[in-house]
Amino acid sequence: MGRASTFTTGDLTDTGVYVLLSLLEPRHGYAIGQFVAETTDGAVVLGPATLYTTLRKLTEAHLIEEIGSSDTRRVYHLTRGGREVLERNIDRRRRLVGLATTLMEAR
Amino acid sequence: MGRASTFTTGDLTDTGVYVLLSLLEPRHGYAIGQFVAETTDGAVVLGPATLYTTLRKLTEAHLIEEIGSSDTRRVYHLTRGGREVLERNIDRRRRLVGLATTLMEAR
DNA sequence: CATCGATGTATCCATAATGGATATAATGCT
DNA sequence: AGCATTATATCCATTATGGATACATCGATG
Repeated sequence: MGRASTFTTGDLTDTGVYVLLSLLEPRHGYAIGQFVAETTDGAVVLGPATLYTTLRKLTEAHLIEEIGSSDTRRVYHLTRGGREVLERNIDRRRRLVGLATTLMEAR
Repeated sequence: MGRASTFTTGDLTDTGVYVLLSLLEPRHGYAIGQFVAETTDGAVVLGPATLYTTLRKLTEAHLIEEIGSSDTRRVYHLTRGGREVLERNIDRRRRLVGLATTLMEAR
């Protein structure tokens, strides 16, 4: 049996989360990379292989869709399903941060 | 050139973060798996390969160390460096959650 | 006391995720 | 004209990870 991808299970890697987050507003691939780098102060930089592979897989999983692309740019946007998956993934990370905060201030 | 591992860069995967978090108090491998499963309500389950490979690599990177192990159990604990890396990783996720919260309530 | 499930560590193997290099093309600036 | 930047995409190698498997020990239950 092939192992399930994080894109089909909806239990995304940080990369997937950053990309979905970028696509709350329509953006093309390159702009997503810039947005992530800027909003993380350069802490998170997505390489081209990661970025474009992620876009392909998110599209295949119907979490994002291509809208109004031009010759030189492919513009994507979150689908309803993508929004739900994003919310779930943020929730899990919120709980992680909450747990960590509790445990770390305890000692 | 070999690509840098997340353990040497200190930019950990969720798996690494969950394991470090578990080791704020001394625990052995199996107990770490249980702790993560319990505190995430079963949302995060680390397979044995992931768990023991992660423990080996965190040890090699001096982020955790083995303390007072018995015949049947190997007990680990965070090092000072591990604590710092954990804090950095939680900070990044806290910013991610904050950013997501802002962006998602906007639309 | 034998058996079975849970505990506990570890590795093998295959697949998924990812970074860096590379390729190609258009656009903008000087 | 020339060069950096924008923009998409793939190749290749490496890292990360899950499932299966292999052992050994321990505790409960019949």
